[in-house]
Amino acid sequence: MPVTERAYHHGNLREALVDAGLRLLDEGGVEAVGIRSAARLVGVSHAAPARCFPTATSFLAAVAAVGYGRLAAALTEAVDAAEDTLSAFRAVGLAYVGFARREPNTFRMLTHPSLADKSRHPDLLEASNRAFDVLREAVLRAQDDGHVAPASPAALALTAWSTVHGISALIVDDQLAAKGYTGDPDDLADEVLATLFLGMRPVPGPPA
Amino acid sequence: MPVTERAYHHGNLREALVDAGLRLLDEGGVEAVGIRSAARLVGVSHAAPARCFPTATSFLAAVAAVGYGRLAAALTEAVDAAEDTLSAFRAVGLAYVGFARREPNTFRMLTHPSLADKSRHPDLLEASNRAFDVLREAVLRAQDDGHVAPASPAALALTAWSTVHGISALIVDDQLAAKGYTGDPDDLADEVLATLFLGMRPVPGPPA
DNA sequence: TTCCTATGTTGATAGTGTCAACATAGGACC
DNA sequence: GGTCCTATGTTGACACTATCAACATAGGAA
Repeated sequence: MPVTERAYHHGNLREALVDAGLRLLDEGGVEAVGIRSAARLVGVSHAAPARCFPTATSFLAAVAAVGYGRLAAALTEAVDAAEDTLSAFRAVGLAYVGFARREPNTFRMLTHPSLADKSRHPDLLEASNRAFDVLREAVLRAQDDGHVAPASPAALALTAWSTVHGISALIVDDQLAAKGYTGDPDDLADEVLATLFLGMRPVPGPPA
Repeated sequence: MPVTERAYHHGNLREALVDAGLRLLDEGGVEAVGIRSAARLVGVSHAAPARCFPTATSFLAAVAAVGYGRLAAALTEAVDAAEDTLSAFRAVGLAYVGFARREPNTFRMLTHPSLADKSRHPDLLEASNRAFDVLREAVLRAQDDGHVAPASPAALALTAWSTVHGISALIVDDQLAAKGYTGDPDDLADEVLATLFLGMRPVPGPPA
């Protein structure tokens, strides 16, 4: 028997269940991910997940934590690919929206109402904070280079996060046309980010 | 028998169920609202709601629509109380955040993942649009008075909506401290809105 | 007065999460 | 080297949910 599979008596059941949860999420949306379905997919009894995940929401939290990890990776990649701190700041915003559009179900899982109280799920909180840190540090570096006003970095980062999250939510739920915007979602993301950057600029008015 | 109660054979069962749903929402959060619980609360059989709401999510949609109505009312009230168009624009942003803080469960219901596809729930879509329109028109009026850049109103309104929604989501889920902001949520809302207004200003840089 | 439809009821089915009791494999310890 | 002991998983049950089909009935239409 191969050691890589069916070795659930050795601790990789949790990982296998999370993988199954991600597949369920991808295929059937947030509603489709449950411990019994995941157990069925893994090929284990319906009560086995209870050992790894004492409650159903703790399972959701584990799946969402992976989602935040993917988001953090996407943001990090965008920052690393940028040439200067200002374009990095811009890139991280676009990467956030791009991630939401690429993985809408994952994006929705991140704000699942059952996971609203993140203090109950330390791993999820940490994964969320790690993704946020990528954006926060991009703001900090742009601030160091004088591209962003010398205000509280925490507030600025929260502003940026709020903006990109909000516009992503609208785009993912197809609310643009209903709200009177008929153009390309990417163009809107550009416009929204431009407004954001304008508001975060250091001085009241640079030359042009 | 009083005509106001127990007259469910005459068409007000739907309303009674929605009321029950709102109570369930308020007391037990988004997870607590279901058709069977609502039926129990109203004092009707478990399958009665099926006549008014063919599916469970259609019931959620009806409850959420009332939530959007409340939101629209709060925004309208804020706009009406303002003295000029610029302060009205500011007031509507603060009112959005204030509503989210006052009714966190209602706020979460508005973005419930089951309701992501609003095209399936015309009433919900309309209620959502109505709330958005209050903010959109506030932007338009501020633009007419020269307080906002002459860009696409739809894009500007979506930017503002995104920002206030994003910051509300973070505040409601108690994510401020975890994200490095230790101050008062209201102060943060002020800061975020200030940045938003700065970015939406008409010219690159007014005097001060 | 006689239907007919709108509105609820009853009962059944399939799915979910959670708990308690039981089985067992593998390492720990003497 | 043999004996427990614990971690891991199974089985079965319970309560809850949504959804469907079959049935009942009240009130208006013809």
